[in-house]
Amino acid sequence: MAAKPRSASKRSQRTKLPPMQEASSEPPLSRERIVAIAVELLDAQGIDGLTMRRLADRLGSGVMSLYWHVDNKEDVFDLALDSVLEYRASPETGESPDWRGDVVHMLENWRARMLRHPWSASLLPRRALGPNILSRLEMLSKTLSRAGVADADLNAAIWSLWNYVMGATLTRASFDLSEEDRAAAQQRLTRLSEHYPTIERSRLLLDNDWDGTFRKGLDFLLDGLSPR
Amino acid sequence: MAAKPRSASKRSQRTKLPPMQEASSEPPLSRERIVAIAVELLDAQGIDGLTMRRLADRLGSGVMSLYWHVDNKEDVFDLALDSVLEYRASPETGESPDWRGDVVHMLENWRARMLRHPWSASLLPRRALGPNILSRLEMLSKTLSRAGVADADLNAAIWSLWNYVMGATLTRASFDLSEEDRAAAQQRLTRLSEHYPTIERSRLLLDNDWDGTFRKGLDFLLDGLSPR
DNA sequence: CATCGTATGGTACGTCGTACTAGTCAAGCG
DNA sequence: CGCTTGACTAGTACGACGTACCATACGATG
Repeated sequence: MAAKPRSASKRSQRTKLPPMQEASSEPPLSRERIVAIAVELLDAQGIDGLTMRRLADRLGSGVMSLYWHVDNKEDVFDLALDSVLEYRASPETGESPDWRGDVVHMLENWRARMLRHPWSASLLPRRALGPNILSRLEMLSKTLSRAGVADADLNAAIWSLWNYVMGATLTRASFDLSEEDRAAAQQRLTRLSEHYPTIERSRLLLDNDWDGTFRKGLDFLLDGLSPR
Repeated sequence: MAAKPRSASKRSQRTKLPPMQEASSEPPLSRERIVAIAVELLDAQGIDGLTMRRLADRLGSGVMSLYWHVDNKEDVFDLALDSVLEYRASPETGESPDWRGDVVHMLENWRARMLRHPWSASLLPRRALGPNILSRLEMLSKTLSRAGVADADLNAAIWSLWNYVMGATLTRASFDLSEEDRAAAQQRLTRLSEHYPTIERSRLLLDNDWDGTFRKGLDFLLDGLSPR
């Protein structure tokens, strides 16, 4: 019951940072450096590869020093995730007549960023919405509204697109494992082909054209969304 | 590089089970009992609430006894997940003229089942496809094909629906947290309303009609998918 | 009786997140 | 100058985890 304080960690506000820099040794710890290395670790070793000890090692610091800058490990995950989802909309996005192109561009960028850091896909659903995610939703909302989607349909439209991108990215990130896994999957499927004749025939699980499939499905959805 | 054997665990094939039952004490361990209790634990305590020690406690057994029936903890997750996604298609599903109704029914059942066990949503993307998932995909495939979706579009159509359901369920499962979280989110959003005017205005994050939104988005998608 | 496959569980190891505590160092102040 | 204070670093230690290894028990079979 007790409300978690979700404390904003007690690190300094960095009001002034004196120009003193130690020449060759490690730079001082900072939230930014911690997050950057955390992302590196996650990219290289996956979600279980990130441990506070390893993180400290890479940073050349003691483990407990991290906790000055960061509340706990969950905090590291949150920060790493949001840092990966940055989005700078091109300035003319607000005005372009090609709303559909704008939407597709943003969503494909979103997907691409997450796939570049596959751990982010499986992390996102468990985390709060960071500022970068919110600003993407804001952009979606504005664009769709401008395109003429009825107010009553707007939220459903946004969520549909969000859901689609989430699902597609998650699926892609988890399917695209190793060669051995892929081989094992194929073998298992053909062994079971009697039970699943239709998906076996259409080679559903072996289709490698992820990008094309993503785009095609997105077009289906946008077709359905377009104001008539 | 070494291929994980993914060993089919060494538990007995249960060719004969002798009728000897110990009257009042614990029934013997079995894969089924382990999975059932694991699901109970996951439902009650969430994903981190499942530990091998707790599982053994609830089963009245020693921790290491579990490992006779189960390869490791990952195996428990896989089994628990698949056990939750069972689907018995009604027999007439293959023939009904209302293909759209059939699809909606199956997908809503899928979503409902996952929401009844919210951990399953965040687990699924990281796991292999169990038989119950495959049979749902098979049903989808057959129905869409019968409905006239072109072969070239079939896989994209299936994945679109899959992606949509995955995304929607994951989002719903992770958003629907506690009261305090909901309150905190609302507060945070209004504080930031200057940055996100559109989604603030449409109350995107406060909309509670999950079921309706799901259905509406699904209709959008099916509109786009329907053969013209 | 001896042997063997099935099944159980105790002990112990290495790893994890992090609470607690003590330390260093620079800036500010008398 | 010495003293205090606050920002920051880090060692030690604790409890919990997954599970390898090993010893055991029991019914069936020889």
